[in-house]
Amino acid sequence: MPALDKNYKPADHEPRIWKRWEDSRAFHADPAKVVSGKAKPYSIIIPPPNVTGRLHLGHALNNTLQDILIRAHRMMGFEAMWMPGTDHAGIATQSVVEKRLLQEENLKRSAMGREAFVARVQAWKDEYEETITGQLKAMGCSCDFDRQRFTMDDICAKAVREAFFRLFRDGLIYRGKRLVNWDPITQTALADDEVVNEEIEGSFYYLRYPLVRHQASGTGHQANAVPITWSELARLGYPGASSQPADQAAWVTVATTRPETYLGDTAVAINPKDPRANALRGLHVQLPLVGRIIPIVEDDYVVMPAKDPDAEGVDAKAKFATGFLKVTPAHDPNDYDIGNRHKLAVINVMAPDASISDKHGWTDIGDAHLFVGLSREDARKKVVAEFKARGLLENIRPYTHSVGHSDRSGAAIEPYLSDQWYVKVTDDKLRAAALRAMTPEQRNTPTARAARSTPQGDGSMTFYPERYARTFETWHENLRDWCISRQLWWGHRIPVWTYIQWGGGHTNSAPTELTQAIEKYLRINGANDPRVTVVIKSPKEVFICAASSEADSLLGIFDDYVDKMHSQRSDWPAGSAAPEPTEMPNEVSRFHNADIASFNTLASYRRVEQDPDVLDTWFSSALWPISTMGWPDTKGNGGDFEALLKAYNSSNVLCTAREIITLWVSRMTMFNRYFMGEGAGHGPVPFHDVFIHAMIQDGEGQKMSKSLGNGVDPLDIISSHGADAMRFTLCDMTTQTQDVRMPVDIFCPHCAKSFEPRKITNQSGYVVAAPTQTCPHCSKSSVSSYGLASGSAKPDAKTPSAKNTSSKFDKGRNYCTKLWNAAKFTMMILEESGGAGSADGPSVHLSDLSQVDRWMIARIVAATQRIEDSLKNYEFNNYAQAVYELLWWDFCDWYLEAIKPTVRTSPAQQAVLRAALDTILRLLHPVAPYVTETIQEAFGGYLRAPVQGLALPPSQTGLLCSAPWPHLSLDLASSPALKAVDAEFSRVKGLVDAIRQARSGQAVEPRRKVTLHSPPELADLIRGAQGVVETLAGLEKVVAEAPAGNTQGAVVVFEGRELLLSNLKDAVDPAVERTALTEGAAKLEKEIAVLEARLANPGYADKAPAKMVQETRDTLARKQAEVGAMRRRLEELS
RNA sequence: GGGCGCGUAGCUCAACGGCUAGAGCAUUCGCCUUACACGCGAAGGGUUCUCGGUUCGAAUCCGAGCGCGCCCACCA
Repeated sequence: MPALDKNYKPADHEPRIWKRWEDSRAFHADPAKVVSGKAKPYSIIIPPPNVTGRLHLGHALNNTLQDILIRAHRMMGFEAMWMPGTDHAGIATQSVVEKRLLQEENLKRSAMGREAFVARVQAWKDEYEETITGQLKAMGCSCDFDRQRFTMDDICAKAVREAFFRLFRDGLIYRGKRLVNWDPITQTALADDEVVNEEIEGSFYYLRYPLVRHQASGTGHQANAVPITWSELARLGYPGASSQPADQAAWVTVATTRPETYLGDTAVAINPKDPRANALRGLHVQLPLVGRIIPIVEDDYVVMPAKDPDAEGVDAKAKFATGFLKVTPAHDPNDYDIGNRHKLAVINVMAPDASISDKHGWTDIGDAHLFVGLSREDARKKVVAEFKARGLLENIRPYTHSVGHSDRSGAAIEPYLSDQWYVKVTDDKLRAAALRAMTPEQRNTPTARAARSTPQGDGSMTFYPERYARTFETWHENLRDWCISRQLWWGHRIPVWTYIQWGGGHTNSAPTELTQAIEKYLRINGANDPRVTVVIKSPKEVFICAASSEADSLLGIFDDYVDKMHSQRSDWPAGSAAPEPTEMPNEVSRFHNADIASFNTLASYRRVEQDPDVLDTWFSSALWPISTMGWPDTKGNGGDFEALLKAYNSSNVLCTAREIITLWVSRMTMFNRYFMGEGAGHGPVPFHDVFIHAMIQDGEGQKMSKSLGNGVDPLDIISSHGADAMRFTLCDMTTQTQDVRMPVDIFCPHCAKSFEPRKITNQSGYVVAAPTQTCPHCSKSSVSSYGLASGSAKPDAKTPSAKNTSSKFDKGRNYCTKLWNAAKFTMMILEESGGAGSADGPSVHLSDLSQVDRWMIARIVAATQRIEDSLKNYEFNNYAQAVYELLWWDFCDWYLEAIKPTVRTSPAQQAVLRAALDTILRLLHPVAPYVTETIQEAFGGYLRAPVQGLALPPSQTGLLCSAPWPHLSLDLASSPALKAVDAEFSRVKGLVDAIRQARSGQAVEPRRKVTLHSPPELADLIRGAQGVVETLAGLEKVVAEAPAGNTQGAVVVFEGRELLLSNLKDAVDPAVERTALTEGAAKLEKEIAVLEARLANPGYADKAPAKMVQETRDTLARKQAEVGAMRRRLEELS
């Protein structure tokens, strides 16, 4: 039998144990067992970590919690499946790689070309996918690694393709306009996280727009504009108009930081509450030079000017506002929204390089030709000058505001109108389906509350903690359609092709005819999936989306042929003369021979390039619960895919952080219900429970982030403390709160001790560790990566790098060591008293056992129940607390100490000892899998008779990871005898504590055996403990009768009785006892006063529960008795 | 701007209307008691952020304020 080493060194065991788990295939789930009804399912789909970099402690927390749930349920007999994988994280990964290439190889994406660049990102992904998988394994995560997926692998790509096709076919994907963050230098669109805000010293320009009356229909004709004079405005009741020159043209003044965009203005907006709004209703303004006549619209988005701009607390905007807002829908996101609300024209006045242009949507140039071709900066100066020249520039005031800049080129971002793809998530089949998925108890809006009595929801999705249900709910109620196209190269390319009609055709009848033609072509050529959808884009253009990439290639063959024919014969296909059959590829000629009409229809279109954009990362993430299981391919993997979906969709729980409730949880819910419900939105929920855990912050309360460099690699913790210590501490930290702090220490590379880092404040004002650290233990220096932004170079390459750690993990490490020692000791005892032994003997019954044995079993029962409750409610800290107390406080501090004198001669006690450790190992295994499995290797060979009612069946594989969870019989779990022994033993512990305090107070040598003089009333208690009091309190003997007036002893007051300790030492100092008694009595008397006051309160006796009142009376009586005893002893001593 | 959370011992956190407000670490004292010094035994340490209210009873519920943090939106 292998003996345990003196100390537990995680690194000596973790790799070997992982290998044993892997070889046993214990983590591989068989969905067939579930489908056939042989086992109940339990599954978790991992939130796929981004392949942007290594995992940090936030991931460690997330995955530890999932592993605890999976391991516990696996032991409980569920067919447990944890689906692992990673996310391609479009924008984040692309920008990390792009930056790296630029820095290290001076390579630009645009110069490399799409294919070469994507290949480099792919290589990065391969590297980090491997790193991440390695980290998960080192943490002990029992994922089903055979099934590991990646959001861009073939299986997931197929799901993305199918999902896109179905939504497109069902009319839920449409083309819309959107303002993107445009970088005019690199001429690319940027994601929000690539935009950095910079404060710039700009100006507010106050421009006057002449008011006009617009006489005829149609816009933009100067002839239709009649100027309005101030006197006319005064007649309309415009405040202040009468103080202006009566016969001169009136104006309104807009305030703007971007005068050059006035060229694209299509309205002026005023707040409907503004006192001037009434008089202006129905009037227009005319843009100087351009001559465009635009309406004045009322919108409460407009900030009204402050009455007293210098007063404190006035909104910055109100200080500068005039109450008139120029509306430029094509060049400002808010204006775009206002434009939508008032159905305004959208006029883009810029080219992609941000110069003023009349080639991109602006046609009514009027007299504004002088601006065309200017850069936006020059245009601004010119506009201001022209307004000034016409007396229309009212003022310029300096204004500091933040403007988005490209973090690559540094150029100011230009909001740029572009065509994008949207998913119509506001459709009832999506949004409403997600809301219905919620368990009715957690719905909180008024309508939902009213519906609670007659629940209309058909789902059971439950959030833990409950408050996050509201986040989910309100997000959906304010939902807008989801823009899914991204101007990137790394991602799922949008499977839509534009087809242009040759010659003078018109696409009126295109959708049906063209759809049929393509489907025929595909069918004739044996495509597995000939489904295709055509949507009209413009009079001569259509979009087509085919359901498979196979279809794309087949269509490519046809298009190449058509293209070639067209270049040879310019009259074709318009003239519809027969093409040359000899040059036709097989695919084309088959089609030609079978259906010439359809052939001609398809040949009258020319395919242009595939949409260059890729899908938003969250599109593939939203499919993760089904794409990982092979959807839509139910036949694949030998039918395994079908079984997987059947067995594990819905999964049991999603564990994640709250920041992605909206981005991810919502979309998974919508998609799962849509695609698994045949497009009606009635499919199953993706998961039954959603558990939202805390975010880990550093010691300063800052979120751990890559850019701040304060993320901690779990492998660092594993090397300083071990995987189990990390897991235990993370589990112990997981309360229902939303943030937890993790003060970071430096782990010295020289002496392997840790210390608090010296900290500095960096340029951004964050408190981070200083780059160079000196170890207080060995005085050597090291370089800390903590606080170093990702990608930054080490300040000093020669000095060794320190790892990061945290003293918080000491608790977990100490706990694992404690378990190790307790196991070592248990095995030593078993070895010395019968060795391996056998489990065949008759069961040990409660009635066969001593008090402390029965008490140990009572603790096991209580802990098991507490742990099971904690798991059900995702209260991980309670789980950790329960195993901590069971092992340390109950098993080690009391039980092991108590049985030392008797266990070697009592087979019944050995049986309890063995069962207790076995139970602890099983209960703890999900939290600390490595150390428990390591102990099991040695401990598994020791057997003793079973304990009646506590079932601990052996593991089929011999591995603890597949051992059954401890099972308590009903008799044992609700045994009155166990409940009683818990109370009895509490009294024993109380007595031992009291004696220990007295000993410590008198500074009695720890090893000295003393004599206890006990009054007859306590004889039963001491006898009932069967020697445990003597063992634990260090007593030589217990004698009846307390000799009165013995000043060479010390009195112990317990339950209102006086006990005396004698034979303490040679000379006892009565003053010590006197002080202790005096202080103790004073404290008790204070407590007595509180209790008496409570009882004296007439409301208390009347309204509080009778049981509680009685308890108060009992406590009071006991305390009074104790004080009495103390006073009597004090008198003896004086 | 919207939403959410937090403020309890020196530090990190429990306690979710009712025992003397607890634990781990840190501190002090005594012990290398043959499982464990990553340990054992004992001790000190709290105006539960402030003010008001509800209640027989408030760290806990309600209101107001102060401070801190997170998420989302936005910044003419």
